[in-house]
Amino acid sequence: MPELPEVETIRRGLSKFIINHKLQDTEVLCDKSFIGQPVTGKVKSIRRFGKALIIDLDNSQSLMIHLRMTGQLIYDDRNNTSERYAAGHPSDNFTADLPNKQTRVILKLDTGTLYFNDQRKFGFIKVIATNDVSKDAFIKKLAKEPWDMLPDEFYAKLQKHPNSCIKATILDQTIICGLGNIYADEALFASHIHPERKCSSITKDESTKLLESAKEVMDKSIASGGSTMATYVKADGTKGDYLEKFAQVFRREGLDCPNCHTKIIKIKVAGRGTHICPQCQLLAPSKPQRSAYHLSERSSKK
DNA sequence: CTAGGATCCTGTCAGC
DNA sequence: TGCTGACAGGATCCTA
Repeated sequence: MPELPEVETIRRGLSKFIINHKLQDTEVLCDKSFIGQPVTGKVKSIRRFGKALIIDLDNSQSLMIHLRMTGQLIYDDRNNTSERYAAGHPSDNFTADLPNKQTRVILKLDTGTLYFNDQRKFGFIKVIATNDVSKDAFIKKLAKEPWDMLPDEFYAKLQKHPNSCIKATILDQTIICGLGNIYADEALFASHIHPERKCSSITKDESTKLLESAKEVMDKSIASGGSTMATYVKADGTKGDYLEKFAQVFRREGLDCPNCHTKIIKIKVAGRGTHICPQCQLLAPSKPQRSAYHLSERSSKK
């Protein structure tokens, strides 16, 4: 689940706690979640490549962490047992007793404990030589992030996939890096583009607007600490509130579009739940919305 | 090569 | 209450 803003939030928050502290021991509770042999060493830096987090140690080894859909990182400060830093997939784990059923890896540092929780086990921690991080198959394939991409470049990339629908294309990390299901929906809504439109139908102006919107929605989210809870947790922490504060369409089906007050609908695009305003995001100019249809047919059939 | 669908895994929720 | 199927903020693999 965590998309670029959430991972960036984790990177910033975790940096305050673990840089210059020593990773002393690793407990692997789920073999699938930890690739390679555990290492020890002092944390030198924490970097981010798209949705992947890299923790560099001073022994030229690094830990690559990908949270995928349900990963979380929760840091418990040993010196102050009531203090926690938690981010990733939002759940009660942030305040629950740890380790628990969903804890996959425990990283023990000299000043505290970093829990890697992951309900669905899609995420992982992988040991890589620091020098090889950029050669990692996943990292190597990543495209530029929206802030580094020029409008011309983005438009050219879209034209390379003329028959793909726009949403599937912007979710592809090798085309543009950082967007996930939330921010794809939000960016498409902000630029008034229907997610099922083929890339070949996207104009240069629309593509430029989409790129701008992607930056904007993610900037806002990072500024608010990611859409997930990411905070110092005492008895009851405050929640990261991107969805409540900024989401215009994501998980708002049945509610009014902030622009035109049409009811937001949920459809399926590229195998993913997708939220749109059927009025603001037209599939084709002045044509009835095939998709809204689509869904009612689908659900009444099954 | 592209585009779409199945798949990895666990948990939750709606509907019967 | 218990069962069943759908679905979930990601990415890869397989197929046509």
